Amino acid sequence: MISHELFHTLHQLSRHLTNKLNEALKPLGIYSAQWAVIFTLKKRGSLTQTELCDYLFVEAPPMTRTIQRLVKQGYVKQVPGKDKREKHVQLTDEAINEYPRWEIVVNEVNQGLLNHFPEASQEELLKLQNSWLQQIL
Amino acid sequence: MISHELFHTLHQLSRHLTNKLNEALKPLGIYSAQWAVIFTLKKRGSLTQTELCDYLFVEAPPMTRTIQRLVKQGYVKQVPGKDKREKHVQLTDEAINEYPRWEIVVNEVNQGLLNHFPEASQEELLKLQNSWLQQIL
DNA sequence: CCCTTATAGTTACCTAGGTAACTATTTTGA
DNA sequence: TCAAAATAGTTACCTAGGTAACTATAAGGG
Repeated sequence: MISHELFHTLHQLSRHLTNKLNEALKPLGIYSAQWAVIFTLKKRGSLTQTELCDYLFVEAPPMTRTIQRLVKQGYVKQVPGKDKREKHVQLTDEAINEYPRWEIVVNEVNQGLLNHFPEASQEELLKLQNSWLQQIL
Repeated sequence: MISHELFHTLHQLSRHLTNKLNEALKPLGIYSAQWAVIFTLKKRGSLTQTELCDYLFVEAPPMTRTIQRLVKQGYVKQVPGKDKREKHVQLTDEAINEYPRWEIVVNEVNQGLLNHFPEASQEELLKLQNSWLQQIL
């Protein structure tokens, strides 16, 4: 009956990592959920909200809220598409300007969280997580 | 730069497992956070709220809320200790009666989530998670 | 063609968990 | 001893993410 401990530890890890990221992002005025959207848009370019939801495995309502906050802060704009139901979300110039600064902070946190955890273990962990996710999704 | 994917996958896994657990617990009228407290109290007996927080790595305010809901549902009671600041939390007879029924449901979910994921992988994953947690806590 | 169904997004409201500020006790140290 | 500091718990308010119910637009089938 290892399952309880497995789930518990996973949950703790996830919370701890999110907390650390939010703590580091605080002086920048953005939150972890916003960062996830920004990071995705930087990598993939313009996406509809549904595409963002699919990629980040998040339901539509929280995505709406996160995007609305980003719009209000001027980091993201919603461009209506040919299909009038869709909103194509993209980074503003301001966000693109700020991005390198944000990336440095995030990379520092990530490295701080990983630098005593061997790279081989990281890869093994990622492999196990992906394999588990595939099976239950 | 594996870190983004590692964190992202971990986060997804954690959310997915919690969602599945909540879905299964819904007909029983309890939520995953409540189950975590019940499970801990069953294993450890009477604990103060601070001890529960420490064990579950959760801050005091969410613990207060979870316990207040359990008290309202009659599954938990708060017994004042010698130190009048403390509240010793323990399961009621009703909770002890219901426990086996809850345990069956939870074990079924857990098994459903794990039955295509080899036991050796589970153990390896737990080992990696624990080792990482130790280093960043 | 038009009515039905499906899809994109929003709103309202729920749990989960975080910080800051507070109260009430207990512990400590000058 | 007793004032200051620490601790246990609560309250208020924030983000994160979930479901249900809704609106508006697009697609399909008779």
